Amino acid sequence: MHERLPGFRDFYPEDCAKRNFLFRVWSDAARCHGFHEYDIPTLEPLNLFTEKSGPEIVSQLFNFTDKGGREVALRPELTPSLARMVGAKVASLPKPLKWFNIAENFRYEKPQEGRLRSHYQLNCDIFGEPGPGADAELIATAIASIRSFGPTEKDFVVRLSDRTLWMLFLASLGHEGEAALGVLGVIDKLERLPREQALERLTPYFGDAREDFFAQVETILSLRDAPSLATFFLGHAPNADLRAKIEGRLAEWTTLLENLRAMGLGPFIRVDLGIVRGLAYYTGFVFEIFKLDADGTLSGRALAGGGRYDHLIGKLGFPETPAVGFGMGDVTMTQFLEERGCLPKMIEKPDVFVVLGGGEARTLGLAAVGALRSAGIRTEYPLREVGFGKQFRLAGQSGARLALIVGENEAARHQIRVKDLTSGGEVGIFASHAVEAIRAFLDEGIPPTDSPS
RNA sequence: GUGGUAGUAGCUCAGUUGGUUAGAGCACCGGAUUGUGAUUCCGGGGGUCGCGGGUUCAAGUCCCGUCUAUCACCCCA
Repeated sequence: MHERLPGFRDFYPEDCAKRNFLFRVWSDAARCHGFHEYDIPTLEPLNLFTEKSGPEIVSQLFNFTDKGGREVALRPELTPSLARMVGAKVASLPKPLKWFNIAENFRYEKPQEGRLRSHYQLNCDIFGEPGPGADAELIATAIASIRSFGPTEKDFVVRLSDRTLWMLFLASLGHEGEAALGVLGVIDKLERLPREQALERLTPYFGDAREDFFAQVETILSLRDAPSLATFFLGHAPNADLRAKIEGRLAEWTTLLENLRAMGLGPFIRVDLGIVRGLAYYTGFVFEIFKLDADGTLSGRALAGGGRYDHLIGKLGFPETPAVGFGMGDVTMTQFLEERGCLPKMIEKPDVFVVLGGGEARTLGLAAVGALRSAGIRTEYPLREVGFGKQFRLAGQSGARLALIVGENEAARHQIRVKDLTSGGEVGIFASHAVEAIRAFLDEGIPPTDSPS
């Protein structure tokens, strides 16, 4: 027996149908928002990833040396490859660029529920627009990528935050650069850390002032709208310079929220500065989407996450290009949609099932099968000769709308009997008109007949 | 990478203090059924009890290791 590699999945037809449905809806949502699809290689040079994330990343990659001696890795994410593509052509492409991709990503880490070694992800990114209009557009796309399946503002929420505001606030307390990023790292984990441990981790940055800082953070985490943000942060601006910067940033908040509200997305947005995203390269607005339980509480793993990363492309050696993007994984999304009853059972049904007699009748019946299929009608029939009773059972199980009966009686008269498997109605047609007649029956059905002959 | 829990048929599970040839339901296949389907009845295939070792007269059951799954850490690109 061969087992699958840990963290990888087989997709049986039913699973595959679900997955394709997911991809189709995602793809429609992205296109509908004006995004263009692109693609990148599955295998990339190892240093593409180590340059962005540091050498530690290797422990989490599927990497090996290829036969040409190159160090390579299966892509764990799209961003570096995307940065390469964008960086190479950004000067000559009309801005803004709005690109999306749905592809498999790999990471070598201990698999857990909702977190495998291979997963598919929808990625949408906008390049070349530094203003909050791009953030609004991206968040709108992320919302649509979930909402298109059926969930509403009662089922999920976008927690919207801002690393710029955090950095300005930390600057006002005298922390910048690495130290500020360190503090953000603690804030990122605050939801999962007991108070004591959180305070401990803040000690290197705030010493005895950690209690005061923690109290301020708790206040910040409770802010839920732009006016509250303004009141708090302007109230804590220590000088004119920072005050001006904070005012500027608050104006961008207002624009972002107004754009989203104008698109009817207000109910999906929750201002929540508790989200900072673990990654150091995020620069401005960041968000994560969480499912809501019936009582309105947040639960589980993030369904999607994203934000602005204005310096990443430049850092990778390409022209400085403002960018904002999000990713949404298939594993958590499928779980969520199933839980909310938004993934119907995908059963692939034929349109017609052809019941065949033996000998000459089978030959004529197969000719009809060929004609129907050429006309684009999904047609199924038994691959070997079996009894009529059995064939009708198969027809019923197949889920086909119509059964066509081509037995010896019909064959002798160049006829086909057509039975509506839903109503039980049955009529005879001439084989020469079969395709047109069956198209009509598929649309309109056949009324029940009292005494089928 | 660290620690907790679990693993019996395709699926859900039963299996007594260790004791004969490991069972059930569902699913699948065949028949009743060679001209009319979702019901019913009968039958069948399927298991190295995750894998390897140990204790024992005897192991699905106890012990050790290992793999896999899952949970909590680490991490989350």
